[in-house]
Amino acid sequence: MKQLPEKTIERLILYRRLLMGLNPTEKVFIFSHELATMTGFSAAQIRRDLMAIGYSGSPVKGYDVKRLYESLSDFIDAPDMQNVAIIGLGQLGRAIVNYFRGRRQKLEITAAFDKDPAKIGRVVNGVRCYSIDNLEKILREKGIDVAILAIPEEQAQSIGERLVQAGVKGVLNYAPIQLHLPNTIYVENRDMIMAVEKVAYFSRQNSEEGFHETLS
Amino acid sequence: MKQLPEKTIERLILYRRLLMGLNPTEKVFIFSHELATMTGFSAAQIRRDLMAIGYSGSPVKGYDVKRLYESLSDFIDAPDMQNVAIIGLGQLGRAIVNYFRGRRQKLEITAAFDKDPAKIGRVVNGVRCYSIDNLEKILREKGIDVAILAIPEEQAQSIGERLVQAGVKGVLNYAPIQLHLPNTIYVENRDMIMAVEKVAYFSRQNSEEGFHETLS
DNA sequence: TCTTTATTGTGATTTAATTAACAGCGTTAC
DNA sequence: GTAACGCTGTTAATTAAATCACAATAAAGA
Repeated sequence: MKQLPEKTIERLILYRRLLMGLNPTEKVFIFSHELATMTGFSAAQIRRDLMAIGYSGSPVKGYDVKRLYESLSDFIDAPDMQNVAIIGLGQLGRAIVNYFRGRRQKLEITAAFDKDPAKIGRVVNGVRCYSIDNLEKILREKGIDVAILAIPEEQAQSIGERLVQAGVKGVLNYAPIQLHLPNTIYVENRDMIMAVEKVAYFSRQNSEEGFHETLS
Repeated sequence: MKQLPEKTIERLILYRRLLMGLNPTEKVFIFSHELATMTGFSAAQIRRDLMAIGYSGSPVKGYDVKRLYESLSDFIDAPDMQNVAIIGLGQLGRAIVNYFRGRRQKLEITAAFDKDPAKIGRVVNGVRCYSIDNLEKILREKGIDVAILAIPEEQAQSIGERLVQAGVKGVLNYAPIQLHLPNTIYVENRDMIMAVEKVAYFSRQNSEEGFHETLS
């Protein structure tokens, strides 16, 4: 199958999250226009997206919620569990760990790293914390290929490079710097200040036709 | 001036952040291709973006760092201070407050809200915490029109509606639900789990030509 | 002064993403 | 049995975004 654009992936992930929130015994089928209302996208967009992953609904009944959920999961998730590391157990790191725990079948935060000796060796919010000195060793041992960076900007670039050395293939970066990593590594930047700036900017625009919700 | 697309705004905000990190005495001028290297966008893209805000550089020397910074700020920021509220002072809320403090000239978190009586009335990480019961009153008093939602999903929709009632025009939503607000309100969703899912997905794709960094 | 050089600014082009439109289908009602 | 309905799947059309390509430009050097 041809590589799908990033935006499509984002929408597919959102569809799944919305289906997760549905009670499958009382909502057995769902129409593209219902998903459209829930998401703010057009119904045509949704049909197109589902076509892209090869899922088919019934012309009259719509999409089977349970089966669609499974198709989306098959597409989005890895066949096996993917392990994730969190780098930095400050307030943000702990918030993420805490919130993430047990929310997804195929994704788990299985290691945390910090340089604070008080945290090392302990289990913080359900995740064992290791010394940043052992980063490469533990990542390889646990077969981790996704990392969340929740550390101050000064350390982000050098830690990022060490992650790549240790075989990490995707980085979710909350530090407010532009990481320079090989372009075979997928990097998603999530600077929270820039996010507020963006919202502040658009909060001042009186959009004529209204806004469409933007995702993640 | 015609309304610029969201993606352009994101890039402009990033340009400014990058310029902030430059020492203006040792880096007086900058070329579009230098910004291209720093951001991962094409030089043409950058020239187009700067054209969009009406900023002109010199064909030989490039862009004047200080003046470009000011032009970007004029464009991105409100003429006056914009006040921001944070709803929820759990780990995530405190992390955001802590990280945000004093980092921007024209944006400040000036009120926090929580329902925990232990926090109400106290100053947490430099921001005074109010009872969620007084939400509308305080927001209006302080002229707040941007809010960051950092509360559990169950409460997000109803609080979101109250924000709108109180005159908020932009919401940065960290709760993992799809807010249904009037489309005159700008909503930016930042579900952290969906972000990890996206990174995990692309970490498995062996992109042929490599990835381009994605922003916030 | 004139030439060379490396850049900007921007119309033209290409590529990507979204929307529109509708044929075909399964279900239901009669 | 068949007619009517309202949905999906998909092609075509449209719109939006990014890139290309190059004339115009200003500085520096001969």
